[in-house]
Amino acid sequence: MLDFPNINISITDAVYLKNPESSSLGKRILTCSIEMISELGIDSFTFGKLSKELGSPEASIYRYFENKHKLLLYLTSWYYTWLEYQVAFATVNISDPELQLRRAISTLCNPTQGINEFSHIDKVKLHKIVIHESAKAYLTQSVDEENQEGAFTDYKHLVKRVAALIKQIKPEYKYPEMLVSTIIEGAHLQQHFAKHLPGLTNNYSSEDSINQFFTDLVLKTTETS
Amino acid sequence: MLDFPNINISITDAVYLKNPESSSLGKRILTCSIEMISELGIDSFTFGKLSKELGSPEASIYRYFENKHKLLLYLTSWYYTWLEYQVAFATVNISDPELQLRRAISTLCNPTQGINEFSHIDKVKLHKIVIHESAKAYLTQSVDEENQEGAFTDYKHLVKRVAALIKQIKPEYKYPEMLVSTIIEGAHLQQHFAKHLPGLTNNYSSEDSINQFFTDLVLKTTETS
DNA sequence: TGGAAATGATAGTAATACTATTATTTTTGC
DNA sequence: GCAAAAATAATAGTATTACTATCATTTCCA
Repeated sequence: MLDFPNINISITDAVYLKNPESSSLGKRILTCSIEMISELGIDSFTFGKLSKELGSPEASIYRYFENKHKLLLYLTSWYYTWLEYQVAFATVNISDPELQLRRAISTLCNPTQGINEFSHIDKVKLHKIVIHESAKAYLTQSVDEENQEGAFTDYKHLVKRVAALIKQIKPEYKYPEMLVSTIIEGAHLQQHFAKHLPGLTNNYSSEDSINQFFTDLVLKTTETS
Repeated sequence: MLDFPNINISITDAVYLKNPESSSLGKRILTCSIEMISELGIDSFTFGKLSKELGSPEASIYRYFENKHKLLLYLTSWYYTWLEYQVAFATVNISDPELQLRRAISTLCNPTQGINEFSHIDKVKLHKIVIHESAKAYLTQSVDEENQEGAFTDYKHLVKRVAALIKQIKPEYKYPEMLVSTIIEGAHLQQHFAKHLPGLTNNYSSEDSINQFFTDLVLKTTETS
């Protein structure tokens, strides 16, 4: 899968005060917070610790992000925008709708496969953050307000794109978006369970179990007999 | 669906310092925290606020639970134990394996249907807490430690019970536990999305969409052609 | 080279998540 | 009915967090 280091992803301004991509401190905040959150988890991560690591005062970070929750929203939005590109590249120029869908699911389950491009955003670490923390982006009291401001637009785009592939195969299917959000969140969940709560899943080592599971699930559900 | 007010649910001692069911303050802590967390969400809920509501000092609460995360683990464990009973009652004395599975899925999707029994644990409010907060019970840095202490045993039991119903129908299926945890978490997720992020799901009013979606998904996946 | 934008330096506040200690009340076994 | 034990209350204190405010300095670029 290809990366384009020169194409930069821009995120809805609903989640930041000042665009972190617009300055050098902003970019360092992104790089460093991805590093730290992937290590510490979002709960132990604080702007105080980040400021120490950056050697910049805490107040400077607050000029970019209202709080650490908004930073998490930024990072997950960035991830979903990037993931939509990955899905787009994986499915373009393929004529068989079922193969398109297979490739889309495979991308959702293993998004960082073959990624070795360097930029200030480390995709592998960001993926780790998304697995462990992204549910906390929408499981809050402020979800309605933030949704109204557009904080989840990028996630919705991704869901719509994959749902369109399902509708192509089975136009009468009633739950395409529900199925797609189940796959995306389910893939994160099962990766977490495989590592930490194996009793809740079925992990057959070295195989790509999660991809197989969801591919089977979706193809049987969308089968037109 | 029946309730047995006299049968009380006991939870692994991994999640509490002192059993809250063993004293009157303990029970009031449960009742009151369920009320407050379902209103405020776990993030805004604090032991300080709870202590004010109870009219008891904060230090007294700490004698029962190490911190609010352990209280959340207690509540989710309680819920999953209770839910396993609901599944057991819904499937007992039914000979058709497919109907057993249908009933189990229906229970997972609509667990509080027909519940109107009163006790110090409000199941409807607890269910609301589980939808919004249960993912935070295992999405932490401490998950391995807590798992080793037994904090997720009750959840695993529930998953194993429903997985057994799937194995009954399709013994060669490779992912029964994965499928069950996908349903349980997916049902919570879709209820949250239906209410707050409808663009990520398909909500057809008044119908039991989520139950239909998962029933269809599971039956097609476990179909033996 | 002057003015705007970005960053730094410093300080301060309210709330949170605890811990510790000692006093009082309630329960329970005998 | 009483003594010991268990439960609860009262009070106090600390480190950390999540901010906000203000003013000084540096960097950039037109």
